[in-house]
Amino acid sequence: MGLRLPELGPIQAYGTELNSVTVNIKYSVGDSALGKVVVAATDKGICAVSLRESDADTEQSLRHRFPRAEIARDDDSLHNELAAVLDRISGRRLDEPLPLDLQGTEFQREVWNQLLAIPPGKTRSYLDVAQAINRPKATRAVAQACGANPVAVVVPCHRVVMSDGSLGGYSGLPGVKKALLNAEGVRLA
DNA sequence: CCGGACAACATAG
DNA sequence: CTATGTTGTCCGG
Repeated sequence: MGLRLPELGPIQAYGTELNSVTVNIKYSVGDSALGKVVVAATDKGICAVSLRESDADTEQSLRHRFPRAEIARDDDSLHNELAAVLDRISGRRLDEPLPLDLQGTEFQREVWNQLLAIPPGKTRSYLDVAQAINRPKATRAVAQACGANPVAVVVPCHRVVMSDGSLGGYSGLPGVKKALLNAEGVRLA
Protein backbone atom coordinates (compact mmCIF):
# COMPACT_ATOMS: atom_id res chain seq x y z
CA MET A 1 0.00 0.00 0.00
CA GLY A 2 1.09 3.50 -0.59
CA LEU A 3 0.12 6.70 1.08
CA ARG A 4 -3.24 7.43 2.48
CA LEU A 5 -5.11 10.66 2.69
CA PRO A 6 -6.20 11.52 6.22
CA GLU A 7 -9.93 11.26 6.70
CA LEU A 8 -10.14 14.39 8.75
CA GLY A 9 -7.99 16.42 6.46
CA PRO A 10 -9.32 19.26 4.36
CA ILE A 11 -9.65 16.63 1.73
CA GLN A 12 -13.24 16.54 2.85
CA ALA A 13 -14.14 19.93 4.16
CA TYR A 14 -12.16 21.79 1.59
CA GLY A 15 -12.42 24.63 -0.72
CA THR A 16 -14.90 26.83 0.99
CA GLU A 17 -13.59 25.99 4.42
CA LEU A 18 -10.04 26.98 3.76
CA ASN A 19 -11.14 30.11 2.05
CA SER A 20 -13.67 31.32 4.52
CA VAL A 21 -11.63 30.65 7.63
CA THR A 22 -8.28 32.04 8.56
CA VAL A 23 -5.87 29.17 8.91
CA ASN A 24 -2.26 29.07 9.96
CA ILE A 25 0.21 27.79 7.46
CA LYS A 26 3.87 27.22 8.18
CA TYR A 27 6.45 26.58 5.56
CA SER A 28 10.05 25.53 5.28
CA VAL A 29 12.55 25.59 2.47
CA GLY A 30 15.27 23.13 1.67
CA ASP A 31 17.62 22.12 -1.11
CA SER A 32 17.54 18.96 -3.15
CA ALA A 33 19.27 17.61 -6.19
CA LEU A 34 16.38 19.06 -8.15
CA GLY A 35 16.67 22.50 -6.69
CA LYS A 36 14.85 24.42 -4.00
CA VAL A 37 11.99 22.64 -2.28
CA VAL A 38 9.21 24.34 -0.39
CA VAL A 39 7.00 22.43 2.01
CA ALA A 40 4.00 24.08 3.62
CA ALA A 41 1.53 22.68 6.10
CA THR A 42 -1.49 23.48 8.23
CA ASP A 43 -1.93 21.86 11.61
CA LYS A 44 -3.62 18.98 9.82
CA GLY A 45 -0.98 18.16 7.29
CA ILE A 46 1.06 19.16 4.30
CA CYS A 47 -0.84 21.48 2.00
CA ALA A 48 1.83 22.38 -0.51
CA VAL A 49 5.07 21.04 -1.92
CA SER A 50 6.76 22.92 -4.67
CA LEU A 51 9.95 22.22 -6.53
CA ARG A 52 10.61 25.43 -8.28
CA GLU A 53 9.99 28.29 -5.95
CA SER A 54 12.62 30.94 -5.88
CA ASP A 55 13.41 32.56 -2.56
CA ALA A 56 11.70 35.79 -3.43
CA ASP A 57 8.55 34.14 -4.72
CA THR A 58 8.03 31.61 -1.99
CA GLU A 59 5.97 33.52 0.50
CA GLN A 60 4.19 35.52 -2.12
CA SER A 61 3.09 32.49 -4.07
CA LEU A 62 1.90 30.82 -0.90
CA ARG A 63 -0.16 33.89 -0.09
CA HIS A 64 -1.60 33.85 -3.54
CA ARG A 65 -2.52 30.24 -3.14
CA PHE A 66 -3.97 30.62 0.34
CA PRO A 67 -5.39 34.16 0.40
CA ARG A 68 -6.97 33.82 3.81
CA ALA A 69 -4.14 32.07 5.54
CA GLU A 70 -1.70 33.35 8.09
CA ILE A 71 1.64 32.35 6.62
CA ALA A 72 4.99 32.15 8.35
CA ARG A 73 8.26 30.36 7.90
CA ASP A 74 9.00 27.75 10.53
CA ASP A 75 11.82 25.39 9.73
CA ASP A 76 11.80 23.78 13.14
CA SER A 77 8.28 22.48 13.23
CA LEU A 78 8.46 21.30 9.66
CA HIS A 79 11.80 19.63 9.99
CA ASN A 80 10.43 16.12 9.72
CA GLU A 81 8.12 16.90 6.83
CA LEU A 82 10.85 18.57 4.85
CA ALA A 83 13.23 15.72 5.52
CA ALA A 84 10.61 13.24 4.39
CA VAL A 85 10.05 15.07 1.14
CA LEU A 86 13.75 15.42 0.48
CA ASP A 87 14.18 11.72 1.11
CA ARG A 88 11.49 10.90 -1.41
CA ILE A 89 13.16 13.02 -4.00
CA SER A 90 16.24 10.92 -3.57
CA GLY A 91 14.23 7.72 -3.73
CA ARG A 92 14.01 6.89 -0.03
CA ARG A 93 11.07 6.35 2.31
CA LEU A 94 8.80 6.15 -0.72
CA ASP A 95 6.12 4.27 1.15
CA GLU A 96 6.00 6.31 4.29
CA PRO A 97 2.57 7.91 4.75
CA LEU A 98 2.45 11.63 5.30
CA PRO A 99 -0.50 13.61 6.65
CA LEU A 100 -2.00 15.72 3.88
CA ASP A 101 -4.26 18.71 3.93
CA LEU A 102 -5.37 19.28 0.38
CA GLN A 103 -8.08 21.34 -1.16
CA GLY A 104 -9.58 20.47 -4.48
CA THR A 105 -12.73 19.54 -6.32
CA GLU A 106 -14.31 16.15 -6.00
CA PHE A 107 -12.88 15.15 -9.35
CA GLN A 108 -9.38 16.24 -8.43
CA ARG A 109 -9.46 14.37 -5.15
CA GLU A 110 -10.55 11.22 -6.94
CA VAL A 111 -7.59 11.55 -9.26
CA TRP A 112 -5.15 12.32 -6.46
CA ASN A 113 -6.33 9.38 -4.43
CA GLN A 114 -5.80 7.22 -7.45
CA LEU A 115 -2.27 8.54 -7.82
CA LEU A 116 -1.55 7.64 -4.21
CA ALA A 117 -2.43 4.08 -5.10
CA ILE A 118 0.34 3.82 -7.66
CA PRO A 119 3.22 1.86 -6.10
CA PRO A 120 6.63 3.55 -6.01
CA GLY A 121 8.68 2.54 -9.00
CA LYS A 122 5.61 1.90 -11.12
CA THR A 123 3.77 4.08 -13.58
CA ARG A 124 0.27 4.43 -14.98
CA SER A 125 -0.97 6.11 -18.10
CA TYR A 126 -3.44 8.97 -18.03
CA LEU A 127 -5.87 6.51 -19.57
CA ASP A 128 -5.28 4.01 -16.76
CA VAL A 129 -6.10 6.65 -14.19
CA ALA A 130 -9.14 7.84 -16.12
CA GLN A 131 -10.50 4.30 -16.28
CA ALA A 132 -9.77 3.75 -12.61
CA ILE A 133 -12.08 6.59 -11.64
CA ASN A 134 -14.73 5.48 -14.07
CA ARG A 135 -14.27 8.19 -16.63
CA PRO A 136 -12.46 6.45 -19.48
CA LYS A 137 -12.83 9.45 -21.76
CA ALA A 138 -11.56 12.04 -19.32
CA THR A 139 -7.89 11.44 -19.90
CA ARG A 140 -7.14 15.01 -20.57
CA ALA A 141 -9.05 16.17 -17.54
CA VAL A 142 -7.01 13.71 -15.52
CA ALA A 143 -3.89 15.36 -16.84
CA GLN A 144 -5.22 18.69 -15.69
CA ALA A 145 -5.93 17.31 -12.26
CA CYS A 146 -2.37 16.03 -12.13
CA GLY A 147 -1.16 19.48 -12.98
CA ALA A 148 -3.33 20.86 -10.19
CA ASN A 149 -1.71 18.57 -7.64
CA PRO A 150 -0.71 20.85 -4.73
CA VAL A 151 1.87 18.48 -3.31
CA ALA A 152 4.50 17.48 -5.83
CA VAL A 153 6.34 14.25 -5.09
CA VAL A 154 4.04 13.32 -2.20
CA VAL A 155 1.06 12.76 -4.46
CA PRO A 156 3.07 11.07 -7.21
CA CYS A 157 1.72 12.77 -10.30
CA HIS A 158 5.12 12.11 -11.82
CA ARG A 159 4.20 8.43 -12.08
CA VAL A 160 1.64 9.14 -14.74
CA VAL A 161 3.01 8.90 -18.24
CA MET A 162 1.69 8.66 -21.77
CA SER A 163 -0.02 5.51 -22.98
CA ASP A 164 2.69 4.97 -25.54
CA GLY A 165 5.31 4.85 -22.82
CA SER A 166 6.77 8.28 -23.42
CA LEU A 167 7.33 10.65 -20.53
CA GLY A 168 4.47 13.07 -21.00
CA GLY A 169 4.38 16.55 -19.54
CA TYR A 170 5.08 17.92 -16.08
CA SER A 171 4.18 21.55 -15.81
CA GLY A 172 7.09 22.59 -17.91
CA LEU A 173 9.58 20.59 -15.87
CA PRO A 174 10.18 17.40 -17.86
CA GLY A 175 13.63 17.12 -16.32
CA VAL A 176 12.16 16.93 -12.83
CA LYS A 177 9.64 14.27 -13.78
CA LYS A 178 12.36 12.22 -15.35
CA ALA A 179 14.62 12.60 -12.33
CA LEU A 180 11.90 11.63 -9.87
CA LEU A 181 11.08 8.50 -11.82
CA ASN A 182 14.72 7.70 -12.15
CA ALA A 183 15.20 7.97 -8.40
CA GLU A 184 12.45 5.39 -7.98
CA GLY A 185 14.16 3.03 -10.34
CA VAL A 186 11.80 3.50 -13.24
CA ARG A 187 13.58 2.91 -16.46
CA LEU A 188 12.22 5.03 -19.23
CA ALA A 189 12.10 3.82 -22.78
C1' DC B 1 7.70 6.90 -37.83
C1' DC B 2 5.86 11.79 -37.96
C1' DG B 3 2.37 15.16 -38.35
C1' DG B 4 -2.48 16.72 -38.43
C1' DA B 5 -7.38 16.45 -37.09
C1' DC B 6 -10.51 15.55 -33.89
C1' DA B 7 -12.77 13.49 -29.90
C1' DA B 8 -13.64 14.18 -24.94
C1' DC B 9 -13.85 16.72 -20.45
C1' DA B 10 -12.89 19.28 -16.04
C1' DT B 11 -11.57 24.16 -15.19
C1' DA B 12 -10.39 28.93 -15.61
C1' DG B 13 -11.83 33.37 -17.16
C1' DC C 1 -19.64 30.48 -23.69
C1' DT C 2 -14.75 29.96 -25.05
C1' DA C 3 -10.11 28.55 -24.41
C1' DT C 4 -6.89 25.38 -22.58
C1' DG C 5 -4.25 21.24 -21.23
C1' DT C 6 1.11 16.57 -17.89
C1' DT C 7 -4.07 12.71 -23.67
C1' DG C 8 -5.67 9.22 -26.98
C1' DT C 9 -6.92 7.50 -31.41
C1' DC C 10 -7.16 7.57 -36.28
C1' DC C 11 -5.66 8.80 -40.89
C1' DG C 12 -2.31 10.14 -44.43
C1' DG C 13 2.01 10.48 -46.18
